[in-house]
Amino acid sequence: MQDDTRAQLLSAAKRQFAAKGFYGASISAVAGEVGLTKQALLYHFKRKEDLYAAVMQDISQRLLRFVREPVSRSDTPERQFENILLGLYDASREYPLDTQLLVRELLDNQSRAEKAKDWYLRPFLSEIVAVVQRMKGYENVQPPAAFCIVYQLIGGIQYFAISAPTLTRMYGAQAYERYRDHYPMELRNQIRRLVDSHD
Amino acid sequence: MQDDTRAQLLSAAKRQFAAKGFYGASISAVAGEVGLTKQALLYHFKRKEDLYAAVMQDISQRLLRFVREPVSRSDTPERQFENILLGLYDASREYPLDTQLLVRELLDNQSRAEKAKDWYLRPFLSEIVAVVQRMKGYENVQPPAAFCIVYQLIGGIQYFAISAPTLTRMYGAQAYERYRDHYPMELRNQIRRLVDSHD
DNA sequence: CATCATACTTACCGAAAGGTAAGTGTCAAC
DNA sequence: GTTGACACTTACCTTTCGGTAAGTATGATG
Repeated sequence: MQDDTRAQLLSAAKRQFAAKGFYGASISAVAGEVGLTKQALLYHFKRKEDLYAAVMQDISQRLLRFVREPVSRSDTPERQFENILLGLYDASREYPLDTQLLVRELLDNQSRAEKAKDWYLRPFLSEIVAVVQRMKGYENVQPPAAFCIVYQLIGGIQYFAISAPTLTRMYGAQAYERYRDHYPMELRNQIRRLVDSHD
Repeated sequence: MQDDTRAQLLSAAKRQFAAKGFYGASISAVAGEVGLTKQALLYHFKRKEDLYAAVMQDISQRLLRFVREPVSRSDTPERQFENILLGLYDASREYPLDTQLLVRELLDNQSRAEKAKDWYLRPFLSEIVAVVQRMKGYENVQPPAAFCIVYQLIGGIQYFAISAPTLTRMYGAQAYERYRDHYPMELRNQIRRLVDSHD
């Protein structure tokens, strides 16, 4: 029944972790955000790590859906590739907290380390690399090459996404919005140059 | 005279901030790393924020050098552009902590906010965008377009750099090294496609 | 009506955080 | 030989952290 409370806690935790990172976020602040005490949270998630893991679990699941949906919807690998990446950009705008957390995970997991069991983005990457390797002219490309191509593009997208607050303050809201709206066009150009260059 | 102690503290602080972020790092750990007490650190930097700011100051200066050096060394804007970005990749490998901190800054500054005076990467970006706008076929490109092109590439580079530990654990050290060594080739391809596409 | 799990609360704990205040030793200048 | 800046240390403060223990209101089940 109280899946509801749990969901609220997860949502608040995502905000806190995204904004301040694992160390900067406090479980009492998370609990307070939904009108509960810290111990109520500890009832649902025994340790702070558990809460964090649950949040990341959530994210990785949605992430995977964002790859699989364009794959099933598009016909050619080339269109799949383009749609995955443009979809990823849309996703990063729709769920900015998820993107922030994914990037934080890249930075933090080396010091919090050890657990390291669950690789949130491994299946995500594998599927996109597989799509590239089905593209015309890329069938025989070496795995490192396919990987680098994919990673460079994904990286650029996520980097741009997490830069939103900084860019807004750096250039002003209006200028940033122009950049943000122009970005997918430039991204598409880049993808198409890549697709076309092997014909 | 004790610029030496100060430098040691800055170096230790960079490691701590890069590994654990602003909140996760503790000033006593930083001081301990160079064999001093927390209060010795507080003598040199009155507040934790001051220490952090000094570290970022350090980084932004080196960052700027990494743009200006290729600009002065190369002849055409096209070569400048390529050399800046490939140089940035080398820099991200030579000074991984700097890259980690820059990305952390993107994530953290929205919650630590407020100070926000010093924009570490604004001049850095401006100079690269200016280079793009001198490239053949890009003279009349709109600022948003030039900005997006630059940002996408820089973002991809830095994202790949901060992914090193994660990718190493995900695919193993050997596989990661193959990716890492292959990366600049793929980056160069991408840059050249971009440069050539406007001829 | 008693039982018992669920979903919390209040009370409390030790550790560690950032930071202030007040020394202490060294050494150059007068 | 005293002064005083410099580069620290020891002592201490308050706040907050994650986490444990024990109690309490609620509501379904026997």
